[in-house]
Amino acid sequence: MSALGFLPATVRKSSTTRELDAGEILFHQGDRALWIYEVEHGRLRLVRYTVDGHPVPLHTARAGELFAEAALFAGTYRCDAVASVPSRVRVYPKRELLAAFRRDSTVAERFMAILAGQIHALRARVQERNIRSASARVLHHLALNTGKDGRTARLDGSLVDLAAEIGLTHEALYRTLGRLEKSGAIERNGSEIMLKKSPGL
Amino acid sequence: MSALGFLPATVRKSSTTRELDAGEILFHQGDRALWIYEVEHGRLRLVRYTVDGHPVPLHTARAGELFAEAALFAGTYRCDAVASVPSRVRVYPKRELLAAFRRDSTVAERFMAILAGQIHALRARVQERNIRSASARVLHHLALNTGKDGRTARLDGSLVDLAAEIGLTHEALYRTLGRLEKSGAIERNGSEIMLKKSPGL
DNA sequence: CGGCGTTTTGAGAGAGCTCAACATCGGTGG
DNA sequence: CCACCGATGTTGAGCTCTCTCAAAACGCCG
Repeated sequence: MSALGFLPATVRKSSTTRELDAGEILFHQGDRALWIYEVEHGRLRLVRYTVDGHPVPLHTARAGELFAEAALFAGTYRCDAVASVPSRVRVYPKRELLAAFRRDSTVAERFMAILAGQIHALRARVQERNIRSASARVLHHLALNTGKDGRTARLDGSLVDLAAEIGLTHEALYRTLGRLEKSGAIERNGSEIMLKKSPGL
Repeated sequence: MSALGFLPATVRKSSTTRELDAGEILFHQGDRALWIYEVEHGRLRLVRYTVDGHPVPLHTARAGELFAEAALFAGTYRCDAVASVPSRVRVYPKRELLAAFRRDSTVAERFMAILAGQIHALRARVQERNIRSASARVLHHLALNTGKDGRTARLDGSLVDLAAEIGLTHEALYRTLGRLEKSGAIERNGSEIMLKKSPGL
């Protein structure tokens, strides 16, 4: 179930979980970085504060996501982590992880692979945000999220969630999907969307 | 000079460089993944093709950037890499890198630290792109790129480059900077921008 | 001097956001 | 069993903001 499921039993057993209420703070900027985390459910905002105390949002970590990985290689956290909604996180002690990496290089490599995969996904997302047109952006997203046939994308959450993920309002997303379907570019079927003939992206 | 400067001499010596003309292809989707790359100068587009042959841009790698790191853990490349302009890349043989990781876990850890840092930067960039308002986006970017004083950001390239980096047209950026300066939110001084009193971001 | 890239300002249009109303569905409690 | 409520899905109308296209001043370098 966890993205870190490959970890040896010794490390996995050293992990714990922590429940957070909405608004509860997991760690503060400047705290000693002793753990990294994975969101089991809920949502956490990572926020940095400027010298004059203004918040600068860095990221929102969602279910299934690993975060504060940079803490592995830094002494202190560089931002605050606050639960946006009631959440549960899995807590991995940094020492144990690093020890496991040293003990077995294949563990280190798998972890690197996870990081490399995240980089890939994030780059694609940045690229996606460069696309202004709602329809082109939606098609880009769908094209990158097709299943094995390379044509069909399955929606796992609501359209509201999808809209947030690709950076559109849900109204704009509804309208865009409607227009794309009417024009024959896609076909909807419950939670599945099939790309018919993708026009120039 | 290289982001991978920490690598042991044996690995560094095993790296080579390759010059690319504009439009020249570095690797193809499906090619065996034997190398990872670093852009020394120029710009490369990473593009994936859908089943019906339409290009889906994944990323644009710029000077100083490491790319195709995922190749370390995959058998084949998952996209094409094409030079947008005449470019030079440094070529690291995957085998040598992986061997170095296994030989010395501190090398592996430094590489992980680089990956983790990239993830951080990319997440911040995604977050930044979620901001619609040009002025808020500019302030967000400046706040995350201040020097040690936490107030002053130094521009390394032209404003045209900055505009592309934060996803605005250069005209919009000029106007926004002008307005911010007039309103007293920032102060410009050649290539330095000082944040005066950051309003709510 | 004559280009070329950067910086700057202007006017207009289009696209997505905002606000608003409404239908639908599933769960909850009286 | 039904009324109510919240989340999801959908559509409409107007507005704002950035993009686009255009033009021009500026500095730099050959």
